[in-house]
Amino acid sequence: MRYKAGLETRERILAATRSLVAQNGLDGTTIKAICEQAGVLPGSFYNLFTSKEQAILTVVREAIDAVDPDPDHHGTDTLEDLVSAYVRFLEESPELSRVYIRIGVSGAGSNPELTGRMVRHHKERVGRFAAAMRRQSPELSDSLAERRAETLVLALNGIALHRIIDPGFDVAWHARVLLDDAAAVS
Amino acid sequence: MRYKAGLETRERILAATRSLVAQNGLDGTTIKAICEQAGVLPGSFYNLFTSKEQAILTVVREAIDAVDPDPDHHGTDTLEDLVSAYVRFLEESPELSRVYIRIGVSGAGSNPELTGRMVRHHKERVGRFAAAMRRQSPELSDSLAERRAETLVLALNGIALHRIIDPGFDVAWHARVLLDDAAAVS
DNA sequence: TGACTCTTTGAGTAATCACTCTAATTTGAA
DNA sequence: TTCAAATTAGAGTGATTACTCAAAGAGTCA
Repeated sequence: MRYKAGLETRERILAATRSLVAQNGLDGTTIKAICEQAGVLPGSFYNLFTSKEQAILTVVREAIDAVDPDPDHHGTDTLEDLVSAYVRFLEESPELSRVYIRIGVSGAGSNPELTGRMVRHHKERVGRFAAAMRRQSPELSDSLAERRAETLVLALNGIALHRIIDPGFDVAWHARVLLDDAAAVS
Repeated sequence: MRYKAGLETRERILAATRSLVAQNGLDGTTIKAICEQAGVLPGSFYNLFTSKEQAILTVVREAIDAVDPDPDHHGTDTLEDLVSAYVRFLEESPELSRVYIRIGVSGAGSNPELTGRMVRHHKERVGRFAAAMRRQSPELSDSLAERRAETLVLALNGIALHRIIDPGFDVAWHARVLLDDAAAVS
């Protein structure tokens, strides 16, 4: 993938994947559908991506990065920023968050590389939450901040999971409750 | 399903489903595999169950009920009982918990009846947690107990989810942290 | 025994899916 | 202009899946 044509095709494929996932979920996002919508044949798809999963995870990753309040990791994000980025992702891309969890849950056990990536992603997130906490409350010990951060992130994940099952679930409100509780304990 | 033979067959099928799910996960639990292990043909399976999903959900439900600290709902269970039942389920039946979440996440949107059942199950659980909280701290208002209970259950779900992705995750320890935090806020 | 329902048989259906392979074509740097 | 590498074409593969159905067999009660 060094020629211009390839890059354009890649973008078309990603755009098709994005819209298909958003509209039809994971099951509606078949190679056939992606190729049709992108105006491409399977051979081209597999020239640019090694698997369907790769294309989908690329799309998910891009969407997560798109809401990052501090993409360059300057350490300027507050706890509230991080939580509301999380909430924004859930609200703006409900299908993507479902797909992310679905792939993770299905792949766990059978796909160690994917699992490793997800665990790393989790740890990174916890680290950023903990750093934001310490910036906000410098008297907090490292280990305590880490523990509270992990609890918070786990609870947010629980909210995300429930939101998938109950689309009417008020994510923002529950996230707010968590934030307030976290502040109250300090 | 009124004859003795049918009941026995049903048990054999459930036993086969149970062991297959525990050993091979959802993907390894095909109709073919269930029937082979149960010594039954597909026609018999579909005489007793309307779908593969039904058999699997039956098995999951039984496993959840098996750890219920107060099956008859006498209101004698404490918050700690409820949390440790949850933890026990996760630790004794890790594959079942994965399957439960997987089915819920996959089915959401496309299977309203299943979704409804899961939402109801969640609400029931929150209700029992809230009742246990009020029994323990009678000064708590109904609405506050409900709110705290829901936050706790959501966080537990987050722990369950993470445990699926990271098998080394210390469920019991994190559940303990949640319980202690809940007690501290009171 | 007769009659009715429940259970089992087991081959068969129909559809789907991610992915591959070879050859033809296009690209773009030298 | 040349030419190797990148890209595209697109039919084909192979394997799997949950589920069906009509008929034969067994259980239960009068």
